[in-house]
Amino acid sequence: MSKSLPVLSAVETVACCSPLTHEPMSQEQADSVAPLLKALADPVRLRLMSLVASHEGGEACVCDLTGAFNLSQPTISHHLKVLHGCGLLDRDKRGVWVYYRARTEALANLAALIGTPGAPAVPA
Amino acid sequence: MSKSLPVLSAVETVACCSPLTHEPMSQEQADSVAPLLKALADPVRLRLMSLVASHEGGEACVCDLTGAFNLSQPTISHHLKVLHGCGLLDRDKRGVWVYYRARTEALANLAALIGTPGAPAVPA
DNA sequence: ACGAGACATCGATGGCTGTCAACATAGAGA
DNA sequence: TCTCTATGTTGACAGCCATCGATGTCTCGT
Repeated sequence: MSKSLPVLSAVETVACCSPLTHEPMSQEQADSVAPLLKALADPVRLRLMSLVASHEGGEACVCDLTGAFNLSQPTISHHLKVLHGCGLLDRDKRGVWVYYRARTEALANLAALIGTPGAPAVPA
Repeated sequence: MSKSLPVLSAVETVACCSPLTHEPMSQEQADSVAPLLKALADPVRLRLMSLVASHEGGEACVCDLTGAFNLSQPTISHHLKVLHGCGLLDRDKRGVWVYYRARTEALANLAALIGTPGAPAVPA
């Protein structure tokens, strides 16, 4: 019922952007990128992304994740929903369990936008 | 007053981290990275970073920045303070004007941690 | 059909944060 | 010195958000 999911999630809008050090970012661009960064700008969600991405098979079910935090299950569920909502995590329900998978290309796009790709941290 | 200078800003702590897709992030790691992302997770600050980084000479004074937003000067000053506070912007006062410069190596480190664009995920 | 387990949703709450107006500070010039 | 301009600081307020307990939904065994 009225589950109007956005055809273009925040993740896709980032893919076409040039790095922020290259040219001034438009307001619309910033408005679409900021939610992605905001989703990652939380220690719990950062660790969740890392746990899922580095988990065996590239995916992890909620029961694998809740144990790593001193947080209630609803809280973990909330954070996963945020990450899934902005396109950083894929969701797959299999039986009783729900498996989450990191969208590494989304992370790569975001990284490319933040840091100029190919530019080393230490200049010669 | 009581301007306790941070010996190690949030930026430096990121430089040594392996990408989040490679291995599970520790809580301390996440706690040190999250503030950096949080600083960038605002449309205004994103555009500020982009404006400064892409500005002629790699630096921009506040008067160059305030015009780009429909925000009061104290608000811009506040955002610049946030970006400077976490080590993403360098500050240089010359006469009446204050020039900000983007720390591109900090951005590169952050990008490498998020997505390692074009970098092999498996070390030797 | 019934109970148990896995996960999501809801409503409430305390803390954080983006914004502004007002004021403070500091340098340049008259 | 006095004034103007550029920038930072303060205090206040409204909106957002991370977290929890309680509850709902779905699926699998028995």
